[in-house]
Amino acid sequence: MSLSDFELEVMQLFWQLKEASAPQVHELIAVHRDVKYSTVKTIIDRLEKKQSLKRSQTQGRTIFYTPIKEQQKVRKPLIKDFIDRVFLGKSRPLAAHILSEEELSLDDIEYLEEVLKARKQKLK
Amino acid sequence: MSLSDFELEVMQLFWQLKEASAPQVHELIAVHRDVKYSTVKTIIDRLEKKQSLKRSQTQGRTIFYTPIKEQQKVRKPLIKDFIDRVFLGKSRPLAAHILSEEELSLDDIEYLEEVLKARKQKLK
DNA sequence: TGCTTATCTCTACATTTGTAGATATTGTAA
DNA sequence: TTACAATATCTACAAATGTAGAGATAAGCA
Repeated sequence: MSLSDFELEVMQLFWQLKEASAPQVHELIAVHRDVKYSTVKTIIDRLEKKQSLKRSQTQGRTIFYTPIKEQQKVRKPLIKDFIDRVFLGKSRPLAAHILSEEELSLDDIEYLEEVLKARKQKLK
Repeated sequence: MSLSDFELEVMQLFWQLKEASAPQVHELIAVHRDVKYSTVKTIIDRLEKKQSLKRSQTQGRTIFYTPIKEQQKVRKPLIKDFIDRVFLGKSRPLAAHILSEEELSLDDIEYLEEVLKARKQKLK
């Protein structure tokens, strides 16, 4: 089952934090966006129902959750889907766009050069 | 205004064809997916309302449309949004994923090496 | 031990999206 | 000139999504 935008946003937090409660997540999101606690909790409930999060422990009444789905496993099909939808399945124009226009440091560029070099090796 | 999956799919066809009618678009999509004419026409109507398509001519009763929004202009914010949502705004891991795991020919790889090289030059 | 307040649970609702049926309309072939 | 077939228009609806209020509950302090 796929994740909505908001669900993914919440999962990103769980992937970073490993474990968190709804009040914590709410507090983090509320820093930059005006959203009620119950809204966040609804998203967490849906993620639990979707088997993306599970309850890990409780402290008092507060429920803590941890991710079940791994970030990498979620990202992979999202990338494929994105390339299919936006670039008709062709990776090259997307790669070219990122490499030429998106923000990259010299460090990033040199790293990516290595990645490319390795990929080239494997082809031969 | 953003485009839904189906709307984007239809826009992709218009970008390729430059101009098309609803029956044509329906026929193309129906090749690989079972969808009724009125469904496709609804999407086209919504794209017209969203100012993504405009009527270019009619032949008999048949209306032909052409894209207003350009492919590049639509793609750009989609890429940024995708990187934000899925990679917390960092281009590098997405680039690395594509360069190492997505389908690329030797030709693609050599092209991307050039792109990287040019990007590196610009930094200095 | 009772009260307060944080947290949870449950329900609801508007919008977007994919989907399509019913019906109106008209170009064109006969 | 008329009827038919193709096309357009209009309306509808279920599911997903973002949003949040109302009310229940219980942890822990006074």
